[in-house]
Amino acid sequence: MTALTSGKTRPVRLADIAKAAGVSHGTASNVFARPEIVRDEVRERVKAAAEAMGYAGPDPKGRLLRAGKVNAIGVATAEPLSYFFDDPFARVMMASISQACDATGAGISLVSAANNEQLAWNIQSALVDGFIVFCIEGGSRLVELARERKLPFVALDLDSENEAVAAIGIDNVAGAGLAARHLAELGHRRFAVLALESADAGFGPVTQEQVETSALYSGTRDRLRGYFAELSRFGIDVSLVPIYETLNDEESVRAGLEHIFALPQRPTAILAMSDRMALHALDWLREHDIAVPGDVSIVGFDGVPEGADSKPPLTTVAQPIAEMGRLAVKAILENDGSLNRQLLPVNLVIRASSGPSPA
Amino acid sequence: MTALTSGKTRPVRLADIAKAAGVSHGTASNVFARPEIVRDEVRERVKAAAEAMGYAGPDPKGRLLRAGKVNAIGVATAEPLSYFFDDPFARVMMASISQACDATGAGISLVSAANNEQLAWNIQSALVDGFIVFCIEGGSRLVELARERKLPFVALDLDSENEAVAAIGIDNVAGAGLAARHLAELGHRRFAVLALESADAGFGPVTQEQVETSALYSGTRDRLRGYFAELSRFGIDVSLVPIYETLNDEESVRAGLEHIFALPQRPTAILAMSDRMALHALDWLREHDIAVPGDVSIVGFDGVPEGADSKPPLTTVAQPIAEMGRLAVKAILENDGSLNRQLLPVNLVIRASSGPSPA
DNA sequence: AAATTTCCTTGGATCGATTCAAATATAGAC
DNA sequence: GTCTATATTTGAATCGATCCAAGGAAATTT
Repeated sequence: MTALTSGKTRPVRLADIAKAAGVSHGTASNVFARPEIVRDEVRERVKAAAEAMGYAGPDPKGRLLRAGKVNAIGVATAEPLSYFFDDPFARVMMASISQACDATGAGISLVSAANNEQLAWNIQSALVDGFIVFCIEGGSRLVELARERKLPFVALDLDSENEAVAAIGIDNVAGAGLAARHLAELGHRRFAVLALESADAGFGPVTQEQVETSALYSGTRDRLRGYFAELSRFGIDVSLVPIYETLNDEESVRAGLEHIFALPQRPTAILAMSDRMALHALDWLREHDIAVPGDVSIVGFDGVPEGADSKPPLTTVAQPIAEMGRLAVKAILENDGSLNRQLLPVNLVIRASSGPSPA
Repeated sequence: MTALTSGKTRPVRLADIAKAAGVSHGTASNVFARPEIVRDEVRERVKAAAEAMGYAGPDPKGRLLRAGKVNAIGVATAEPLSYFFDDPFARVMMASISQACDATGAGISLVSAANNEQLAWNIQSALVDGFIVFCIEGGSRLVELARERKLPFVALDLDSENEAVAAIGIDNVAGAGLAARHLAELGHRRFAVLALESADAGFGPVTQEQVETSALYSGTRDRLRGYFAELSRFGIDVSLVPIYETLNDEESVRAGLEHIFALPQRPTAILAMSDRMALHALDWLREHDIAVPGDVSIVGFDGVPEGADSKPPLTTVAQPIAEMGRLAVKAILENDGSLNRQLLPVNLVIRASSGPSPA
């Protein structure tokens, strides 16, 4: 092939092979899809032609249109793509989704976007058979977009508001209650809360009043409710409990702790809405020579594996992450059109980050 | 829609909308793809029809065939899918690939398979614009399959054997040399090697002879060569250095250490071919009250973040993982048909897991 | 030798969109 | 009222395969 004759070479199609081998395109297709029904001699001829012309085999793009099934599940998030590999909770969840996909031979497509327009387009044009939506935050928009595709889909971390959305989630109120009761029973009376983001994606201290009025994400709100319901039961005035909202990253957790420990009444117990926050908090406390659980007890939320190896190991409210991943994949692959809403139980894992109140 | 009339409802196509709105399918297509060129009145009519019929927007499956571009990069491995989320090295690499993809708006498709047949099919039918191949092990088969797709592709961890394969890798020989020299300069003379898998995917002790003859994966072989070349320079008889091949998991690393430390001559220095192995080794050594680096020094390979937080922090040969990920994505997206082979430099990160020989 | 059965092969229809040259409608100029 | 320029719309062609009813050839039965 010289520079003169080549130019931009048009890719070889199945039809080209068929013509070269002197058979119909139907037969050529059979050679690749069901070789056993083609006569030996013909099959070899077609294969030889394919080989000679550098044909890579039937293009999945063409097959897809006819077949309809992509054989891949889309996992969508409003965070950057690297969230799937950076965040401890996401990682464990993805590992369990992976296992379920492996078992059925389905692939995984990661869908995300930096900005909102891009996100919409990415969701609209994703080649998948269904979506699993991570709605850690910014969930509603994402759920909306995914639903518009009219593909099987299921939200993880369910928004209890919207009953019409298929979702697999946990009982946030009950889980938070377990954490709060555990600490209260250990004698703690001065609490602080490290909260996840609310809808307006800011961070900083939050007043009780704001909690009532602002549009918190339902997960955040439910956990807060769970904490407070239980604390009230122990006679604690929850209106005095400082709440600091973080971005679930190291920087804002540190800022939160600076704030909390600068208050006149230092807490002896911290309720963190994620293990990630709790682990960052552990680092900060160690650096500030605040003993855990000697001076301060802390309870996380999620049950990520890192919590078992931290110093000290983290007491936490464990979500059944593996179960959730498995159920989510099942809901997509075995979608029967019915609305799948499941609320899974959580359980308190008591480790060394919580102990009796020093007071 | 009653049960009698509905049956299995055929999904609505763009053509159905066009007919309902009384326009051609060309115009209907424009309403979604380039709304600005359609007269307002017509556009609204079409949109209304779409709304009324529950049309989810143009199906990407159809568009794909015409457009040709999927806008997604396939990342392939011979390991189970969960490898991407479990393995520390893979995670860091994926995070950097993610960032590069986010920057260009490309999606990521994870491709893998439990068994070999499935793998072939998954690679052949993946809807992607190109492949990044993780060839940690079983690499050659994977590379072969990916090449057959005739899509842009690049191998990570290059097989120096095959000069015809586009690859981004590191200088394994030089990197291993750095590790070996570092320990030798600290006075160590009794070494042991924790090696990665060879081609036959077994594990256990390996003799010097086997090393010469067996089909080791080139990465493993090159690292071994690098270690030995440098050790020889210090007058160490490398034929006496025990080599234990692991599966890069906790179990086989522990088995390896049991084996190595049961030998008459205990080593004072361990060369591990991955940080993952080194970190598992650190756990084992601590449990057996063998001080690091007091009794035994250990140097890993990869430079994963976990190595900075281990007890003690791990001395390691750091790969430029972020750079590799970025280059790999660039190689796929800006593929110009040229063969892209890059050998990146590594650097030794000295931390607390290596110290002077106790002897 | 005709009839029947079995095995392969053919070619048109289809999957769901996009594209673009040609046709038509509309507006503005004279 | 005709002509030109501009704005819209049309519909055939295309993307690359799979599916399947129908037809033809070879093998077997009667």
